[in-house]
Amino acid sequence: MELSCKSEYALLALLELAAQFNCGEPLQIRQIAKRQEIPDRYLEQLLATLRRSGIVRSQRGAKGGYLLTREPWKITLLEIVSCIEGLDKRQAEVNSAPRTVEGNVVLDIWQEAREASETILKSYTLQDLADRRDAQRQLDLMYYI
Amino acid sequence: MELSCKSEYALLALLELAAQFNCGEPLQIRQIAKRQEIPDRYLEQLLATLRRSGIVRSQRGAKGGYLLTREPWKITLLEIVSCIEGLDKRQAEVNSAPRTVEGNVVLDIWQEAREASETILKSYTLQDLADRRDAQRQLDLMYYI
DNA sequence: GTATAACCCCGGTTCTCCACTTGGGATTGC
DNA sequence: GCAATCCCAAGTGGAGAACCGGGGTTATAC
Repeated sequence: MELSCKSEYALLALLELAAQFNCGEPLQIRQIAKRQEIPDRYLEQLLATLRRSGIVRSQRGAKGGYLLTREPWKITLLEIVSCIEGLDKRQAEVNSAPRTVEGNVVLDIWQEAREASETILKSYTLQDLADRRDAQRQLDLMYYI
Repeated sequence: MELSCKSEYALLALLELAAQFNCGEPLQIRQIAKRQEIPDRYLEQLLATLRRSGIVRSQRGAKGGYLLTREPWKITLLEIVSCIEGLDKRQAEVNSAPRTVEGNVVLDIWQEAREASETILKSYTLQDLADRRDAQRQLDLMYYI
């Protein structure tokens, strides 16, 4: 479960949508891309993936854009990342290989390590992320003064 | 910290060396490769990496081969994997990027998740792996009867 | 001292994936 | 109708993984 550029883009984009959540108006790809400095056509693909797994929904046409389907505190980081990173890939890998005893033992331990990091990611929501960011901004401001 | 083919090969090879540890005789690349069905020329590269970071040492010449430098219970899986996977790569990545506040916050959480899985990997030694394999073999045998 | 069995170094190849681009088509608001 | 917006599909360039091969160098056995 590594932090790829892909996942980070997705998280940053969702942070923008979280900020917009209260007003209920959709936010356009262009806007998000500009604010977070993400290549817009690439972001488009990521948002499509997020849409397919029900984390965001889209509104087509003029004045359209993207919205979160749920409140920011009901979306865990694990959900976001496993959607983007595509966890079915590994699942297939695990099932496919006819393993030796050694291989299986190794695999079990890796599974355990993976679950440990997933537990962390599951414990944070999008809201937590936004809160952390705001707290950090406050700190930065204090040091500046 | 994903389980690549590379890391698995390394672990399997080290398991063979661990079995050999007591008798103190070196084990040849060819032998290891044959037993674990690893392409020998590839394994050669991996063992070279393990040697450079002091996990194994080599004995050249006829009747040469590889040996563990330490007892199997003094080698953690984390050590093996970060040697093979090269953890300096990420470290550089972290230091290089001039990050935004959002990026830093995300990075912090990822760090936390990473540390959780590293804690697991640090808690297992090569000896533990060998013990687990043996236990599993016993189980398999019982089911067979 | 010479053959041999091993390690050592370096470069190339094939394949897959990531990050990104390009070129269209479909839908909606005005 | 037309501009703004999302939707779909394919392609590109570079990096790394998993190998393969050639040509050394070193140490042991005899």
